[in-house]
Parts: sequence; structure tokens; C-alpha cells
Amino acid sequence: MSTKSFADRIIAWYDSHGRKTLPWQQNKTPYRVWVSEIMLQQTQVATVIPYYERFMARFPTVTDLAEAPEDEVLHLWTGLGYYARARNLHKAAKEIRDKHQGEFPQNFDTVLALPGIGRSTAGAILSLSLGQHHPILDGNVKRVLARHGAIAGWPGQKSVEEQLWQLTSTLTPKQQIAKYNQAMMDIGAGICSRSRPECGACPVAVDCRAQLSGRQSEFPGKKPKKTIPAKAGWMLIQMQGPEVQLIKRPPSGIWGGLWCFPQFVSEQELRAHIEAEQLQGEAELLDGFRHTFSHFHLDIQPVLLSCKPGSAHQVMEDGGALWYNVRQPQKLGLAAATERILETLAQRLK
DNA sequence: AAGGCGGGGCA
DNA sequence: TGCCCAGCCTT
Repeated sequence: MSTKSFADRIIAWYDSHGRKTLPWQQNKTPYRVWVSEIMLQQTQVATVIPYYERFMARFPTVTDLAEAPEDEVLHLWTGLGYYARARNLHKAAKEIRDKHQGEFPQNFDTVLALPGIGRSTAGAILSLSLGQHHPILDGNVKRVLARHGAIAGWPGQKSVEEQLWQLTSTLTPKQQIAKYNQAMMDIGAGICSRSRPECGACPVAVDCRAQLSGRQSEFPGKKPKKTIPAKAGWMLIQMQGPEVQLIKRPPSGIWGGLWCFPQFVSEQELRAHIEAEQLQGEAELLDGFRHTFSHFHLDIQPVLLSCKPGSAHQVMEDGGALWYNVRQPQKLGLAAATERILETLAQRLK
């Protein structure tokens, strides 16, 4: 048995192996750590880095973010997914500007009350940037603790999650909280990975109950699987020269606030729309593809309606629709599926 | 093709 | 309070 406590081993590991040069680990402020934590919520470090650099270059302070148009915030989020994160980030920035004099709050419950910030993220922001003593429990920490303690069951289950919160609260040290929390996330991401944990390099392997019994793959318990349905999405690409028509989606729901092609559930509905709007032009089926969400597949069938210059249906610039130049892209939020189609169109223009 | 991920919103 | 929702990347 090791003489060092669990936390001491984690901290010692951090000193020799932890990551210290990530962009959000420089000049640590609550604002900078907040943005990184939101980006990292559903996305891995390597993917986040370029997004984070662009975002911070454009919005160096919380006030810069609060003052920005939502389209530009979503533009910088294009491709990251879970766009509610960006909308909440923007909304919270405005709250901080209006209610907290532009200063990121330092009180746990005040931080927790901001949109997009839950218990774990609030703890991460305040511990990593200010050294406040709060436990965290993100997916990485859940995996490390579930294996170390051989905690049975799926963490999405309330009782299992409660046990894990109990564990993280108990194990989190009073001292060196920032190092400890950062190390736990690093270990979960890099060593205690889902499929091939490197137990030989792990500072807690010596008393890890999963490792000692060779049952690493059994923890954490698996989410009960469900087969997800497939839906059809017929997308109308009204194109005139290098421009296509895009419409803004409603503020909530799938691709909320992003600019997309008008979408229909069937070819009949799409044709009825062309008829009703008296759109002129030649229709052509482009290559279809499947886009998968967490709860369903969307089988996308793009339909290109090429209009002669000057003949296309004009749209009012009332904020709900616009013409988007494929060659000179504007700063708008676009879903990955929309970008994929725009790419195809740009290729065809070459 | 399947699995994973932190928090919001609504019954 | 318990379920449903969301979008991309990795395996």
C-alpha cells in the first residue's frame, strides 16, 4: 500500500506529467477558464484549441463578448456543435455585463446561476482560476473514480451520480485544488481512457479496484442503449450565381439560431413550397448524406434549384432570410451539415 | 456504426 | 424530480 494519499499521488503526477501549456492555462482568469470549460464540455482538447484561440482573440473580455452580435458568436462556434452552449455563453456574458458590472462573479451560487453553468463547471471555473475549494465531476473524473472505487452502474443514474459526487467531495484536497482538479481531468482524458487505459502510467493504479481485478472495461457502467430513429430532411438550395438563400432557425431546438437551408420532411413538401412561392429554375438532386444527432439520424437530401441571374425570388432582409455568397462567406453560425453542402457548391463553382 | 459528453427545460 | 434533448469526434 502506498504511503501517499490519493490526492498527494494525483498532485505529484501533475507536477511531473500534467499539461501546463494549454492556451487557457496561461493568464488564468475566470473569464478565460469559463470559455474553455464550456468549449470542453462536449469536445476534446485538440479540437477546442483553434476554436478557443479564435474566440479569445475576438472577445478578449466578457464585455467584448456581451457586446457582440449573436451571429458572430455562433460563427465562431460553427462546427463545435451543441450550439446552446454558445447561446448560453453569450446570454451569460450579457448578464455579467448588466448585473455584475462586467466582472465575472466569484461566488459559487452566483456562478451556478448563470446559464450554461452547472455544478461541475462552476466548481472547475472557480477552482482552476481562483483556487477556491470545490469538487468537480466531469466525464473524465467520473471514469477515474468509478474505476478506482469499482462503482457499479451507469453514472447517468441518479444514485450512481450521487455516489460519485460523494467520492469526489471526499477525495478533493484542501490544498493545491487547482492542480488536483486539473490533474484529475488530465488523467481521465489521457490515461484512464474509455477503451485502452494505460494503468501502468496511472498514479492511482496501486489501489484502483477495477485495475486490481482486471475489470477496467466494466466501469463506469454503460448507458442503456436505444436504437434511434431516422428522419428525412429535404433541403432546398435556391442558388443564383454564387449566392444561395439561407434562413435563420428558431432560437431554440436543433441548430437553434443557426443559418440553414429551408428544410422539408418530404419531396412533396419541398415541391409544394416551390410551387407556392413560384420559384423558377431547374431542380437537381445533389448527393444525399446522413447526419446523426444524439436522438435521431437525419437523412439529408439536398435539392439544388438553379435560378437564372435576376430571376430568383427576392427575400426581404428582415433578419429571417438572406443571400449568402459561397465565395465570400459572411460571419454567421452554420451547422456542420450546412457547411458541408456549401463546400460542395463552392467546388462546383470552380 | 456505436459510444461519450454537461447542462437546460419541461412534464 | 426524472426524463428528454442536443452535434460533433473518437473508436
